[in-house]
Amino acid sequence: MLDIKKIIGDQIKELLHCDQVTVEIPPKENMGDYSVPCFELRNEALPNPNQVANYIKDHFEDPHHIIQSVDVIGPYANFNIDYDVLSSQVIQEIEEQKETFGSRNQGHNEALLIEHTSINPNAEPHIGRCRNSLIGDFMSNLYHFTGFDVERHYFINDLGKKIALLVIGIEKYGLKNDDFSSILDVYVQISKDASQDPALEQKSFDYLEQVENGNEEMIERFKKITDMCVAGQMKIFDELDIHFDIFTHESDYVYNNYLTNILDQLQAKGKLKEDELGRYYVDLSDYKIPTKEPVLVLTRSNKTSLYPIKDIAYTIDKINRNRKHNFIVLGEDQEVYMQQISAVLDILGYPAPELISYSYVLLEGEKMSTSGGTVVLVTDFIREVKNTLKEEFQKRNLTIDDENLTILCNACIKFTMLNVSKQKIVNFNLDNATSFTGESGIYILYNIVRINSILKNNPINGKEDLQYQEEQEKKMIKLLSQFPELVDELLTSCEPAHLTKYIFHLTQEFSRFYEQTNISNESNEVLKQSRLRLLWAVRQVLINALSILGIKTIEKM
RNA sequence: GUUCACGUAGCUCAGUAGGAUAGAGCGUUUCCCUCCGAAGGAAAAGGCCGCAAGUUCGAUUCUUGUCGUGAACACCA
Repeated sequence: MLDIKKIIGDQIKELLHCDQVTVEIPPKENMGDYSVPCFELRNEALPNPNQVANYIKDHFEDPHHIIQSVDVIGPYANFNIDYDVLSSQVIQEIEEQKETFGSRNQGHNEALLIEHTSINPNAEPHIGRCRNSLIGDFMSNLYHFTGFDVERHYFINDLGKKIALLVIGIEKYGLKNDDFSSILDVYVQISKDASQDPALEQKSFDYLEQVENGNEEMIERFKKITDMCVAGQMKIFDELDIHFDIFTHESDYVYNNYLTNILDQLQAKGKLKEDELGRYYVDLSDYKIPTKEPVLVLTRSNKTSLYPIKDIAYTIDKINRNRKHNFIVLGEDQEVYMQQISAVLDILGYPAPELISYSYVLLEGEKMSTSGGTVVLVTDFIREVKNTLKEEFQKRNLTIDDENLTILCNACIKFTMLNVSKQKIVNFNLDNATSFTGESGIYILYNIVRINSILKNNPINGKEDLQYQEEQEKKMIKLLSQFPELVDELLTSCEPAHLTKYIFHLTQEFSRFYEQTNISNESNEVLKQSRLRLLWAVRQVLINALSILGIKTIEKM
């Protein structure tokens, strides 16, 4: 695919012997398709930006013949595309490349490792935590789409204090059913007990110590319970169509001298210290980390391991597995922690994974927390969305099967959640999130269904000349031509909202076109075929873009 | 207190490697049901881009300050 911005930029660089040219999309349609502001291009011969613009107009030549003409408006040189050339090129390219259109195979099939989600086993995913999964899945899909060989990792924190408490809770209260929610009920109960009774906390430390000392029976109890929890979590992620390739247990690192090796290495570097309570910590005073004390504590007083040291062991494992493309998705609350981990890795001679960070999800202005009751669980949210969808279908006397209902529901959740920039806080409002009008997943899928219907009743035959005269057609073609650039940009910005906005924009242009222009009823066969092929291309690009968001489409509603 | 992020229409949010008259969706008002059905389209109203200085031909965008919101900062993970 031709990169039009690059073509224009390169030509002007050559023409004016400069090395920096800004090519942008002008604010209004009557200003052309692409535009170059000429202020910065002034030189001794052409001291006035308007003169520069005129010089460009008079001397610009495009070897690809995709630029039809150049207009000058004040200090701007505006470029008009030859849509006959562009449209046939874009449509043909989409027809040839199909589900790979948009990819420039940036990954060259290289392996890429990404860790995301990794929720504590004792917690059910809520909308806040879920943002990690959605962004992680988006990035994974993006890397896969652009030709990386992606491996999705999930770290199971099966050895924390909370898990120990859960083990104690099940010992105390038993388990009515083997399902996830019964386990969570027990956890809530035992947490309450623990806040009243300090002996329970001490007991949890004892249990952890037993595990780390290799008590087989205790190890087995921990493992059995956490595995049940993870199974419960994965059931929810399956529903969201989010999957993982490799699961690693925190406990895997306490048995085989992993942790003592790390302590020894830090000792050898002179960075391991022990405080008056007997805890081991790393001295990070050589690094600029905004914590009150420049330390990272690795063990409790009884020398059992804290999470960071196990995370370091795990991360080293990941780095050894893939040093070149190694990513982790974490909330902004973990940024300083990540700096600490990176510093320790640096001391040990390892690079840190690349951080993809995102902000919180607030529920009506409050942080979601399981204990505070300010939480929307993914399961509840899914149920809510599905109920609303069912009602809408009933109103129209339509039916929908479970499979399609799940696809629509996921489209709704994913589009809403990914439509906000990563670093921005999401103010989650259940009513807004379950609304299906305007910028929503339903709007997109609905329009694809319309395209399906037209294409089903009007076969595309032959590959005769394409002819586009309508403004709406040109808008869609231009957007289609920009998709590969956008995907490339996503690799650096990691910004899902750029993609959701593109998808919405393209869909909206189609919807206007659909309203204004005859397709099935067009009597001119060339125009009709051109339009059908355009719709086919629009649908293909929408499907490709949605697949990066992790959204599937449905045939009909 | 220190560090980081964010303040754009009534609400939810795009945009900005500095550029021409700042864009969507929801809500409000008014029109329009022909290919999947209004879960849609057209139009109108709605903005000192938090505030103040600075950098420059030009700042919503960069810098500094300030106010507001959120987050992190030693035996949680």
